Amino acid sequence: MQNGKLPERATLRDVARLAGVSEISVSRVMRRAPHISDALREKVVVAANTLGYTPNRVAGALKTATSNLVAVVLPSMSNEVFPEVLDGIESVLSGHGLCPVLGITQYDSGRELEVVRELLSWSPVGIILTGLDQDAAIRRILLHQNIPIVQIMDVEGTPLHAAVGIAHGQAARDAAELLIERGYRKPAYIGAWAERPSRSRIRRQAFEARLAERGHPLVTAQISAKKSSVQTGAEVTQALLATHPAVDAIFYANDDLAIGGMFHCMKSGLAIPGDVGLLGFNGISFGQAAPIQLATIQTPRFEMGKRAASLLIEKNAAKGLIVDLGYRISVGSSL
Amino acid sequence: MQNGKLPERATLRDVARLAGVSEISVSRVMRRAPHISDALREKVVVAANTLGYTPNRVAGALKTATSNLVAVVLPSMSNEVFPEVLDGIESVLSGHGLCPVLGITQYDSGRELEVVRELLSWSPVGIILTGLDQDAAIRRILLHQNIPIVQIMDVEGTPLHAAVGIAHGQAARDAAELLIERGYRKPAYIGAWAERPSRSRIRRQAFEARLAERGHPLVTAQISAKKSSVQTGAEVTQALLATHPAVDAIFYANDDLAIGGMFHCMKSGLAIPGDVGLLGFNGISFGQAAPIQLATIQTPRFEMGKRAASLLIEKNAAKGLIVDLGYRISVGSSL
DNA sequence: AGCGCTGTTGACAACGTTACCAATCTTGAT
DNA sequence: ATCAAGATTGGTAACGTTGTCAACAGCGCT
Repeated sequence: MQNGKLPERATLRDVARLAGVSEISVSRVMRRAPHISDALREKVVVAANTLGYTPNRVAGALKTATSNLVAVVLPSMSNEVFPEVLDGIESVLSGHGLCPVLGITQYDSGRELEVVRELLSWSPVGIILTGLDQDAAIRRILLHQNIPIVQIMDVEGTPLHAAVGIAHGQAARDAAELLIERGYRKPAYIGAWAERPSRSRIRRQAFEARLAERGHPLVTAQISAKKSSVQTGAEVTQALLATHPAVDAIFYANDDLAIGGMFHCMKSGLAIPGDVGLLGFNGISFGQAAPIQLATIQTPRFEMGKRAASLLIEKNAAKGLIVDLGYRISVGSSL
Repeated sequence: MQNGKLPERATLRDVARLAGVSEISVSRVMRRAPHISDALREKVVVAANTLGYTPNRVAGALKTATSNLVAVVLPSMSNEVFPEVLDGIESVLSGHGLCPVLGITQYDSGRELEVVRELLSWSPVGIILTGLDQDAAIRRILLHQNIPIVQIMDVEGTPLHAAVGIAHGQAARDAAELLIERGYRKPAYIGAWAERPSRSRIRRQAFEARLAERGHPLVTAQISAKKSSVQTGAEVTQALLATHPAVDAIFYANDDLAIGGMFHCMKSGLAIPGDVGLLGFNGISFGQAAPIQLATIQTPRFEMGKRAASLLIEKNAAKGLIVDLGYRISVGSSL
């Protein structure tokens, strides 16, 4: 597959020697700098190809003190939300020759610190983080770097530089209003994974507070310790309805759980929305295409990634900006 | 947010001066090298903290000619498959202090070449690519680097170094056998996105070939130009059943499409599997939790990422190894 | 011929770090 | 007290690239 002695990776010097030109000329050809004669370019290109030369951006980045890397810190890759955000980020970055370097925190702020350190050590041109609630230690480090910082998901708080997201508390209050408006009087809430994403806790609390204000307090909130999944949603819904048969509507922390709830109802012959109304959060495609279209709060996840990356690139915009992308309540047919 | 004059990022030299020690000592403390007195360490840590020093790995990588970056080239982030693979990759890398640098090709081999160039220029310690069918130009460049290469998803072919995946052709032949065994005689196939992922084309062809061998040839294959989604699955299924009412079973390119088919049948009152049997591919959680459990071919996506990353790390193993992780046929209740 | 252009090429130093070697200081055994 | 072995610290030179400046050719003009 490969002969025993692996050839060292070719450098600018190797190419220069083979082409019979100076190193700097090779560098210029590689970077498509102006003022290069066709003859020189040709010689260099041939030499580079025969050696299989790949520029060493590590050296280049050291010299120029810039890179084409963007640090992206996400809490998880195992639900639909963050891959979509990342997709949005990547779609913009790739158009500008930038590469995302990824760090996953698993919702652990200790790991987040490590990950941020790690990523910053690569001199990224900017960093995208999730949420507004980083530890003081992380904030300190971030502000010592000289790069734009964009925090995504949330806008209810104070960003380090810029923030792109939605108002989760407001969304949850709207959810409460919607249920009451539709005549529901015994609302419940279902969450999962011990509310690891702090934004889901904020939503639950805002939901609960508004319901209380409107005189129809939350009947029960069941927060599973398991990770969010359709399966978990089905299980928790079953348990909740068994212990609280009076419940007439359930607001879920996300659509995965809500669809699980829907599947449970379908299996056990409960009418949606006749027996129980279901309201999800996020607006994933499964919910919208389901036989009973799931009522949900649509969040612009791909767009969020795109805007975050765009803000990072127009560096001037990256200071003190808060971009609230808003959400769209889709009433569906499950309410 | 930041005073007008941004402070330059602190270097080893700054820390050394402030701490009153040599640069190399600071370097050693930062790298937790052995033979450092507590007194020295203390001085350095204090100085580093007051300056908010972050090591510059770009310089370190240049000197040591190694990095902690792993190039990961994926075709897409917009279905469930690749985020899960990436999750698996990341779970292993993070345990070894390595960071994934991401490139998305959008199934475009021109972009793949660019992306590979880009990523390789950062001197990653290894590279993970999708599929075994890279262009000759890409293969040439890859083999000129001196790093382990792991190709994921597919094992039916010749890897550059190592491959981790499943046998797609075999899986599709098994699917054909399953349908016939269960008594289906008018099988159809539904795909999407113009079969951009070449693996889905391989599956269709193998499926078709085996059906023909068994004397029950494919009735029709409908390949939508749209991206795979539940919605697309529903639409194409409707169209297919309208024009080919005799079809008694459908094999889908993936579970998203299959669930769309399931939803369509539920809405339009078709019995599953009475009127039509459905067979998906991948085994995503929605299908397994659905009211009618989707029959599917379970693929180990997370595991694939894990194994790929592991192979990369144990460099000696990365030459010429083919790891077939296999699949599991889950008959569900949709057949 | 001499002048100032523009276009093209090269020499050299530097980016921030670490490998290598040398220097110094301890420690404990003789 | 002396010496060897080890622990701890520092000086210097790279890693591969690019910014800066300088050099030189060819051109048209006076």
